[in-house]
Amino acid sequence: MPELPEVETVMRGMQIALQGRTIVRTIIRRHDLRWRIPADFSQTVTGSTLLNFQRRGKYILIRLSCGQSIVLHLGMSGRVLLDSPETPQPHEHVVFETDDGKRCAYIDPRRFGMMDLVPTPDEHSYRAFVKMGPEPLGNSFSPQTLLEACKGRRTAIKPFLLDQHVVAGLGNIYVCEALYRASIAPTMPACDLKARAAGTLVRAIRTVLQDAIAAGGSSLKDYVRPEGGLGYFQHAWQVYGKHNQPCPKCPGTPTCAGVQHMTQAGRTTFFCPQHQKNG
DNA sequence: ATTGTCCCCTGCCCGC
DNA sequence: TGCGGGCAGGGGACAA
Repeated sequence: MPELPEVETVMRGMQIALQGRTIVRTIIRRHDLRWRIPADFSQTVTGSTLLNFQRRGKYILIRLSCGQSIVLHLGMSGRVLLDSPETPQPHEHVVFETDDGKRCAYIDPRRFGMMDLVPTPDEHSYRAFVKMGPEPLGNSFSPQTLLEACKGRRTAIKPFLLDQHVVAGLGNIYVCEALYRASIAPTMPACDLKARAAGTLVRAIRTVLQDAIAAGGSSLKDYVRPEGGLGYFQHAWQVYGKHNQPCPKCPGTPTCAGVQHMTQAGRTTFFCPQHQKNG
């Protein structure tokens, strides 16, 4: 579920419902997520007020009045459910009960997600953030910085963009969509990116992410937004999951065989070979 | 240093 | 209808 737009949607939902609230009780049903939740997690956060929320890449940071920040990553299947019912949901590993009598649940069938603590002043030195690339919607991500990152990198541009050290928050869906929109072949070596194409690519990444955020993210399978509604950006996908369907940019082009797929670095890439070219 | 492979875990969908 | 295989939004640990 969670690439940047989904994480942003989850963060905003939590912010609206939880900012200023105090945690009165914390239930941890399983500590063994991607990494173990710290043993003192419950004791540390209970009694704290949730001061503010921020997203960094695919992580959510929750600043607490006790001086610690919760670091939350949704992995592949993590969900946050606000107004969670009394009856435990399947795979509901953590529940925060707040002073307004509501319950906020973390649900994660595959347990690839994580929940950790870091002292708020030390957030910037948290392992995951130290070498993380720029925010794609921020000023520090530009054609120039992207070209700089591409220098000497022979790996294909698609797996390259999945590397969180290059740019933060992109995942398999939005990389496929951005490369398609920019008409760049996923197999093109990163170091072959030209200035003009870098500009197009940066614009494509920004617009696809912004459009997805505006749509509340993409809903796959049982993913719902924290407040229970569905994101609907999956209806705007042009290539992801569209194997053998017509390429929207090549209507009636006889040479266009439609959307193809292949595997790169163990992940499926969807693309239109007719439309997406090197350089 | 860069790059590719494997693995963590559960659920779902497909083909037989 | 039932079962096994493959695949899924991520990313870290290794090996080459």
